[in-house]
Amino acid sequence: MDHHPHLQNPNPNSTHLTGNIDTWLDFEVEDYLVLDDGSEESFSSQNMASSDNVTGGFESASAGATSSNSNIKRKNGVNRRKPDHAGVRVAFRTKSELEVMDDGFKWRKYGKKMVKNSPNPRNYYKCSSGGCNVKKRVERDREDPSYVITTYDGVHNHESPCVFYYNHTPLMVPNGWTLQPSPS
DNA sequence: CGGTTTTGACCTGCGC
DNA sequence: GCGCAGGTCAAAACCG
Repeated sequence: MDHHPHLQNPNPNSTHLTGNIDTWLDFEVEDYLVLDDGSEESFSSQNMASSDNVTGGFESASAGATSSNSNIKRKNGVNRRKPDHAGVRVAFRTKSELEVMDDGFKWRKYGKKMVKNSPNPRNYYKCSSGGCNVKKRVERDREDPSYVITTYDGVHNHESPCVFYYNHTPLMVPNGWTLQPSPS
């Protein structure tokens, strides 16, 4: 559970990803954030909007909307608020015309919400792979609609179909990005 | 026909 | 305690 096929980018500089693969679209990773469990990620769009050089401008403070970890049951007995999310939360902003970027995983949309700080709706996705509890939020930057803010919540407990492809095509990984195939 | 998307309702946490 | 905002559920609609 230490290694997961998530992307890591040690280089805070803007990384330009060009579509070397069919599954990757042309977009620029303007900002990113990787936080381990315990750390609350807050993709403060307000703060981001107030600074142009958002590179490294992410706030690590707790988000006001972040819910505590507690077992809560719904009226029908369904558990809500898992005691702990999958562990890692990754947020990054990309310049893309398309809101949904194909990262190799299969996502199923389960919600859409209008958020206060943004005129654009926020979309909620779950990994459609069985047993995988990873979620992802996608919303457009309120200041720059050309940017898409994507937040991954959790870690896949399976490999992406693309990881297999990556192993045979290192060119897939842009400079500065590291792919960590799951040992499982 | 099975999987996905849409969409409104529901639930919870937080601030006042 | 109340209202608001965010997150999730689930039924219906949609699509390949």
